[in-house]
Amino acid sequence: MKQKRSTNSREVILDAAEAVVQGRGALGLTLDAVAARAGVSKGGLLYHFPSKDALLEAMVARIARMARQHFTEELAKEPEGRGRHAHVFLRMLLGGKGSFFPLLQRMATPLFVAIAGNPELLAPMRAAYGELHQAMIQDGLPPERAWLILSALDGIKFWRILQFMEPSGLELKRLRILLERLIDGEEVV
Amino acid sequence: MKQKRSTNSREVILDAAEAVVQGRGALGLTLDAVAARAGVSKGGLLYHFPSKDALLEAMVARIARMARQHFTEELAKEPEGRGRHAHVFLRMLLGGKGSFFPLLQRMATPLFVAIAGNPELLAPMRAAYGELHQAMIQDGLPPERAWLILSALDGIKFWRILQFMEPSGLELKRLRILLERLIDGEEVV
DNA sequence: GTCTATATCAAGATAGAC
DNA sequence: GTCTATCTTGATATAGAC
Repeated sequence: MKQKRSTNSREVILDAAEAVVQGRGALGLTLDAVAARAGVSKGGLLYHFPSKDALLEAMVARIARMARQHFTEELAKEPEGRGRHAHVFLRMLLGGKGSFFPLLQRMATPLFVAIAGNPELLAPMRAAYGELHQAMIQDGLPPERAWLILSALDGIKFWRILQFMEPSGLELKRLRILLERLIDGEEVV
Repeated sequence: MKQKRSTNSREVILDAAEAVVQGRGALGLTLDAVAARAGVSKGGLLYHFPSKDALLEAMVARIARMARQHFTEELAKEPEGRGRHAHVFLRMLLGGKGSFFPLLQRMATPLFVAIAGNPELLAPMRAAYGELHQAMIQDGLPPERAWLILSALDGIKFWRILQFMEPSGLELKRLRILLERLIDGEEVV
């Protein structure tokens, strides 16, 4: 909201930065590459983002904002009741027609670059996660189950980001059912 | 086993590389820094590892080997029975006196650097994980539970690596009990 | 087997024109 | 607000002496 006219250029540059990072990997995210992709000169880029760190920060911030908005929208569709937040989060990551996966892939590598360069850029995300855990507990979920849901879904998220493991569709479906039982069930043997 | 005498120098350099990466972060892992820390010249370093990529590969390989050895040793202590591999893996990551955490921290950042630069370096780890999942299933664990255990423990592992979230000791203890029930229990409500 | 010296290159950043 | 030109730095890598 700080900018008025220049917002457009900023968005164009951020789009370009995401495209670069997705195409060339974390190490390929250079000011030169971003400027070329955005169709501006390096000087022009540095007018909008005075340093690479500033660019990274803006990338993380924009992605975090989008993820939050997506979550809020999904939450509005979810009926009241125990495990509400957990169900939404579960659907976002394992849901069939979940439109979240493209967003996830967009956020992946920038986050890694951010981590490598300046871990403090993660602070906003950390805060959001803390809030989510709290909300899950206030939904009526026992804390350790909330941690289990969060950690399992984050594990799968990281696997995808790193292209490390990818359970089959059937296995994911069964895992989802298991997690849903953990959210809704009263007792675990 | 390829080297005889020079093994020692290689180990010294790898130790130095780990120290550098731990002290200065992923971006601080430079040949200059490693050489200085190891007490050799850059030329000397490049004699043993002809490129930075070669150095990274050796770092990942050594860490993977250590983790594997640790797991094997722990497995030997574990009594036969259902969920054997799962219990060992659980203890490695959440166990009280688990000596695995220092090892985990040692492997964290190098892995990230490797991922950023050349994701293919992860291949050996991917293979090891696939084997672990198979072993868990052959232990008698339903596949979706095996995935749940693996993903949850990996999620927590990543949280730690990224210093993203850290549940309290009590919460971890309860989570561990919950996971143990999932390993041993017959049914989940 | 290890060192010094140096080549090469690309990146982030600045200054000032337009 | 954007561009060109340039500076500075630091990184990978090579060649050849010891």
